[in-house]
Amino acid sequence: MPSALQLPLTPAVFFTLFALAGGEKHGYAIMQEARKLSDDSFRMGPATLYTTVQRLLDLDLIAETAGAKGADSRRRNYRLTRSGRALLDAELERVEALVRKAKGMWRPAEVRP
Amino acid sequence: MPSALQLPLTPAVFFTLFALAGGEKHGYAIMQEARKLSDDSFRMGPATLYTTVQRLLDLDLIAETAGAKGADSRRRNYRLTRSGRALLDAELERVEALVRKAKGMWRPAEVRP
DNA sequence: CAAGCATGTATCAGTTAGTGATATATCTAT
DNA sequence: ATAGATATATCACTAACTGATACATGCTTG
Repeated sequence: MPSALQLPLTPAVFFTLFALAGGEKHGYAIMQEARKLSDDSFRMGPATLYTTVQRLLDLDLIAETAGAKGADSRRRNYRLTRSGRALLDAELERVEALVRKAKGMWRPAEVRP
Repeated sequence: MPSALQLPLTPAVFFTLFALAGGEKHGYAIMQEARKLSDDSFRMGPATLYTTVQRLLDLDLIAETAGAKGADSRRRNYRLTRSGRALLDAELERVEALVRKAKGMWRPAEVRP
């Protein structure tokens, strides 16, 4: 298996994992969900999406599933693996800590004379 | 002036701005502060730092200052500009919103049966 | 003061990840 | 059956980061 990803995650990786945190999805749905989760500010094209998905599969951060019955036969469905979820959680904690640090740094300073 | 940066910021840009939010600094000090702010997880080498600084200068997100008296004459000091500060704030708000969204998504689900 | 190490800026060649464009297949609705 | 949306795939290109290295200046100490 290729070497593990390190934090911070790239936007494409982050939003792919984040999109799948809401439940298993196929590629095209990941694109749409990523866009929605970012309030329409991050748009992933097919090239970025599919190369990212391939990389995450290789790293065992996501896995392909059987897919829902009756679904579009073209679809390939993906879900987060345990380590994919752990990586996403770690990234969220990382940015949360940064936000906290930032607030501690200059909110008080703004109030002071 | 070159076209503006868009969110999300790259780690190098983010930590450079973040480091300068704590007060004006010279290049080498930005490297050290970035490392410290990231709890030693993000390390910026000279190549990344100086190309990033140059880019941010071109974009008017940081500016060179006179520098403190008596300081090492090699040093070139930088500070955040108003728009640099605004960009950093925007990025912090963006990630804060994502963290909030993530918590709303699956903290409740984990509690439920 | 001179030797040696730390500080500080600079640049190069190489890699990685992301991008816009395009191709192609399949589905849905009429 | 045709049209348009859905869905996956791949190409050539670019932007940004990286490791390595170079080199000048400053600081300390014998």
